[in-house]
Amino acid sequence: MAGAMTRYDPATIEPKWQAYWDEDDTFRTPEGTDRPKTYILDMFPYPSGSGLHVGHPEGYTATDIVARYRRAAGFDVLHPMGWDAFGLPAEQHAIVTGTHPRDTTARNISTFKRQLKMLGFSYDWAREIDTTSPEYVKWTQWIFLKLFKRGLAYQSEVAVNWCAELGTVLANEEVINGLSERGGHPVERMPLRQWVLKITAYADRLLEDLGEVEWPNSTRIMQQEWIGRSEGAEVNFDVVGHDAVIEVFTTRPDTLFGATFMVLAPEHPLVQVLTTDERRDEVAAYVEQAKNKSERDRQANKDKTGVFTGGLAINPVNGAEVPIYIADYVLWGYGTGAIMAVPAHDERDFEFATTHGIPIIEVVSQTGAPADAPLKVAMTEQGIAVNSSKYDGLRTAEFKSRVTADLEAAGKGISRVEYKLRDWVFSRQRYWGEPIPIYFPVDTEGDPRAGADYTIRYSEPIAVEESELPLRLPELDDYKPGTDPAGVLARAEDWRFFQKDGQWFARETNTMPQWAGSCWYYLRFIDPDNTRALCSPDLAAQWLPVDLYVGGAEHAVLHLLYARFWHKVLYDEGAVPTKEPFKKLVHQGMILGEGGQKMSKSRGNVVNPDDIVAEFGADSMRIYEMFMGPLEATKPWNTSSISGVRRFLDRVFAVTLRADASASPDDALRRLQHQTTRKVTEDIEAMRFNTAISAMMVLTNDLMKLEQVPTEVLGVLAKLVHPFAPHLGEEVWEMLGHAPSIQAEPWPTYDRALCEQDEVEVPVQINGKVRARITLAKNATEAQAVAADHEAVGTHLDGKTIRKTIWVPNKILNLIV
RNA sequence: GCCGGGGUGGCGGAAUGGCAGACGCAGGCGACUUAAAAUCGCCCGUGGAAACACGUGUGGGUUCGAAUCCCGCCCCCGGCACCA
Repeated sequence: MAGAMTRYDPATIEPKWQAYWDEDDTFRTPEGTDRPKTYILDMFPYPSGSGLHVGHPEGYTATDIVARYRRAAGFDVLHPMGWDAFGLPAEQHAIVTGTHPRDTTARNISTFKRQLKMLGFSYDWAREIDTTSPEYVKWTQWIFLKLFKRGLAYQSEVAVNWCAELGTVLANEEVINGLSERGGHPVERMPLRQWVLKITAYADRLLEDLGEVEWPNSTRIMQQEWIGRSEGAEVNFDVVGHDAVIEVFTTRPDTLFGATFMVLAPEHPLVQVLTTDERRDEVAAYVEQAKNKSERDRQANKDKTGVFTGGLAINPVNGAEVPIYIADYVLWGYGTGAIMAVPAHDERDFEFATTHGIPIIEVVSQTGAPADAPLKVAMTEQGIAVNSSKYDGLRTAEFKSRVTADLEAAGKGISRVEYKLRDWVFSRQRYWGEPIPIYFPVDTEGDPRAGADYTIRYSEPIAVEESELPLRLPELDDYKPGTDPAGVLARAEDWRFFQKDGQWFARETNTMPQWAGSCWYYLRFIDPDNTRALCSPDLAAQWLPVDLYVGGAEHAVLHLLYARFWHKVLYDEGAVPTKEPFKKLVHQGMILGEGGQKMSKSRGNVVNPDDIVAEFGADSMRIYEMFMGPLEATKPWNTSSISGVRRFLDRVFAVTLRADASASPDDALRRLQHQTTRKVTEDIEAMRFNTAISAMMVLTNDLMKLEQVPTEVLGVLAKLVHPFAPHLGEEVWEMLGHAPSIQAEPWPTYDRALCEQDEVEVPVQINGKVRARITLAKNATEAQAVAADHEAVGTHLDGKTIRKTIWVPNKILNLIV
């Protein structure tokens, strides 16, 4: 071996330790011990063609620090990584270049893996998973079959978000302001046969169990609002002259006496029935116009348009006849698609009534007496009933329960709960996704592959046998989306059609959305090679739930809601032992470009981790990202600041070269060692990495000033710094004469008593202004403090009388004069 | 509009009722060097020669004492957006 290095050179030591860790299997997940466990998980990446950007390592470094710390602190740690590798970009690349998405994906994965290894993350690579591998797809399909058999996966002819540009439908969650979340292409509504997952059946549990997770409050609120539970009543209005009933959903049945009109969504089937002949043309025109309006137009224009149908409904509480309108501000997808309109107490109804000259009747007031003047705006608060016959004087809550009970007794209504959450449209018309393992009988006279006419009996779906999983994708020459809403796979006729016992069948040609693989990957990491089950129940019981899950806030509703849903289904299935998958969740903040703008190729401000590692080293990159500010905060990148953390690492190396085994720390250094250990330990636990690094800088700067640097303190510094800068940590540990790996060393402990100073400097305030400082023994009494203050404050007290003395031990002495 | 988060030196940030600005960047001065870089040391909120005064978006309040707690307002970021 060459002579000891005299200079910190990350380009040499980083590959050296990475090779050591690989060779040594340092981060292999322990099995069968009786130590406590921790499961620390990153949101796994989509391996894009452009490789890692600096946002990825932010969260990954944070979890790596916690993982390395927990191992040292005596935990068995599961810290895996894998690839969410189905998805649009690889398929779009295939459309343009003809390269099979499998090849693109494999290449991108190898780039990502090289970059992650370069950064020294302590993943157990033996558990690496790829959502596109047949072994993984098998279990994704297996879960789909469980959903299907439980009636939670069904087909529906639904008005879906069709994106012609992408040639596929999108989930509501993937449509933002009428444009696709990916790519920003226009999205239109059209009815298509789709596979839908009944997530609404789990709405209440998804809501309730938010109470048992340690998640950011904002994320829990977002999920709550997305689920959007509201309690109210369904009320039935008879229609004059027809044997029809309009059902409405309302959260304010106490305002029934103020209902002066009804509104149906334009799509409501009763529209055709109750429209009078003289109104028919106008109504038909409105319905047509509403149908052609895109989501986007609807959002841009919130005017309360609508037309009278000519029909009248009977208010069940007072027999009043009220006109029935149609208007697009009533949504067909929510509640019953019809409302009772109470303009006095609902802003939208107020606006509609005002523009259409409909009466406004006040039925709730703050005082219990009707207002003197007509209402100028809707009064949406709760209050006391007026103009409501026998219910007058009741408070809102009391009124609601009484009138709902009365309606129920009369067979005119029932209490009901509604959700904003819709069932999850689960099919995509893409190639690069998991095939849905379903097939259908086909009626045909010949061979459909040879062009015979055929009819697919979609109403009779048949599950593929579990033993036949995985159902693999066919090979295609052309990945272009067609106009055929059956999807790209419909063109693979040899794959699609098959014969069994003389009967022809057709496979489902839709594939699953990208969310499918990420809904359960955290389970596969627990038992990645199991061929009999997605994960052994024993191992699931051992490792679940995920103790720490770190990823971007952009997944606050989509991925995190879908994964919770699948987890609960698997819980019901007995496959997992916990109700919730992710106990503690943290979102790392976004890293902006140098100018404070979002990083993007078009702005040209993207920072490439390869360049940073080449110039400063992986450890500097890691520490810099943690030192920028609080993990959760959005913060701008600043390359010149990295030189500061690089200097810190240089000094850790330099000061280690001066290790002196014969030196022992004085009281002050001993105290600082214990204070730093405490600070770093507490800060890692609380994920305050920026202040932990600051504390280690203080200790290092102090050590630099010493004539003799005690080896013992350097050992503690090495242990503290190693989760943050693991390569340097290993290197200095070795320089101090120890055998690797420092990861095997126990985490340093601290003694609270040794953290305390014997003497404290206490500021003396006069009327709240600091005028002097006095040095006192720790825990000095007020009398001692007052005795000490006089000489210190000097002339500030001349000619004044002390009226009051405030003494906070070890903190402050404040004299009021 | 509603919900959530935030506003502190030239910059990133620290301090969650007790000395505002830890730590770092940038900047200044000095040492070393033939010189430069690197490194090391010192200075670095504003005004002021100093004493001192002022200072955490803004206006009030509570308190002996407020960046921190309470009320009103302004601005920035994220989410939702006719859900009856």
